[in-house]
Amino acid sequence: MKGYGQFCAIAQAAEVLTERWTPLVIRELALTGSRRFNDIQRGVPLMSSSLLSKRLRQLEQAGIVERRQRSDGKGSEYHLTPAGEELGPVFAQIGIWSERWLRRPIFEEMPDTGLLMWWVRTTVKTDALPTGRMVIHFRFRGAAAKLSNFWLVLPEADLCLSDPGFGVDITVRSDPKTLTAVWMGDLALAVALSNRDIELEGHRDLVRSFPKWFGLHPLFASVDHPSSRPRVTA
Amino acid sequence: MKGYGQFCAIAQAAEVLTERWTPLVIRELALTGSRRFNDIQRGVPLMSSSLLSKRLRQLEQAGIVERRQRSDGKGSEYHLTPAGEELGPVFAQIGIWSERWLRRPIFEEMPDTGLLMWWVRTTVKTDALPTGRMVIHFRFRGAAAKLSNFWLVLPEADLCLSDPGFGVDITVRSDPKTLTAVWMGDLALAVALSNRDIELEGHRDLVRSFPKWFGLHPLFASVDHPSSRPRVTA
DNA sequence: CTGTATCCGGATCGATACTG
DNA sequence: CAGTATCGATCCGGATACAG
Repeated sequence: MKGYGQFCAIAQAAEVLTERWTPLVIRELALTGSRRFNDIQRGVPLMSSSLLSKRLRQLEQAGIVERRQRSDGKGSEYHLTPAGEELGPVFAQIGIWSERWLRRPIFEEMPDTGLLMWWVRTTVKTDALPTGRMVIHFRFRGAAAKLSNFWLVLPEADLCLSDPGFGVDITVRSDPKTLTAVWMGDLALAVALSNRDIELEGHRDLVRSFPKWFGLHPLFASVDHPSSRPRVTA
Repeated sequence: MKGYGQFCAIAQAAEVLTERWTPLVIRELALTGSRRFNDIQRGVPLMSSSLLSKRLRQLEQAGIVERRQRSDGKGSEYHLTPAGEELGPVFAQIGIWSERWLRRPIFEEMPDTGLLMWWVRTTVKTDALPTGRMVIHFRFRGAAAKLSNFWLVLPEADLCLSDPGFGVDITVRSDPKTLTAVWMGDLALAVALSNRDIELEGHRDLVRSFPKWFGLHPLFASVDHPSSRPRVTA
């Protein structure tokens, strides 16, 4: 049997929204704002292309996603329909609930720095930086070689895996757990800096203003945790 | 691989909330208010006991459900923890979204009258009825024999599959689709009554006040549908 | 009544290879 | 680059039987 065989609205929503990976695909579309196939896939790197393709077709079928042929020839863009747009607040609420009650603090397993960078890319506050091009070099201690160095080029928000060659304005050095914990709000930035778990090197002004322009997770970092389940700030 | 391997709050919520049947179990606990194993199962009649048992243990493990030994000997009660309580609004929002954009009108497949009655049981407005015991007999045309007759005893809200023997105050006769459609808000009660798709027989006052005391779905029947997807009131 | 253990079939997913 | 086809292993869930 495929669905649930119930006329209840929640049951029918579950048939569409709860298949494997589907919630994360919707997150990419509704909360991160990705539109291209490969951009979506960067947000769900462990998902195979074939399954992503299938899920996008299913979401199209369900009236949540609309596929548009791109004008410049190859490939498509995946846009949310009005129904899909209204899923944004729904998934935000799920995330907030999870942040309050469920989410494991990141100190246990090594987080994926590629994923972290892919999201950080969108949360750096460009308008708190000097105008003009800016290159931020992130170095992760103890990560796999391919996941140790990232260059973020602003204001384009281009994320590179090799030095783009424009020169580096500031280097941020950390281990994967610490920077992820800070970005998710599990660890106070001031603590990480004073412990030298995050080290900054570059123009004096950029270093000093780091807390201003390095944005945390816009939705979850400020979520209020219940006193029975405080944030771990170890 | 079991989970999603991401530190994202939504991904971790999905690991817990989106396994098969789990959303419906949460609906029973958070929105319908069932506490006993068999009551929960009446809300998800196609789910096997063994799987329900397993899911309840998983939800306990996740900190959403708390199992309490009943004082009167046999069995347990399943209560929501504070985390579980806060899922109520989340699932209500999912249901409202689904009602607006997704839910198929019930006219296609034969709805389960047992399920309908199990929910109607809780939405009849007892305080709009005369005080004292009241027996409502529901008769469904064209349903399977075991799903054709129900007696609802108020104010206890006991649902019986055979005549409890107190006498019947009012009989409601309909086909499964019509009564379900009315209860879900897909079909106006006045229309169904004037078409004689719902027939009432009993005390004159009870018949006349039927629209007052027969409550519709408290959350979904009044949801506003977008003009691009109006309610079918056929 | 209130669940729980086990076992087997089949859907589903992940890997791989491949095309416009 | 942007997907799609195929195929086999895995895991999940449904049925059945059974225990407290």
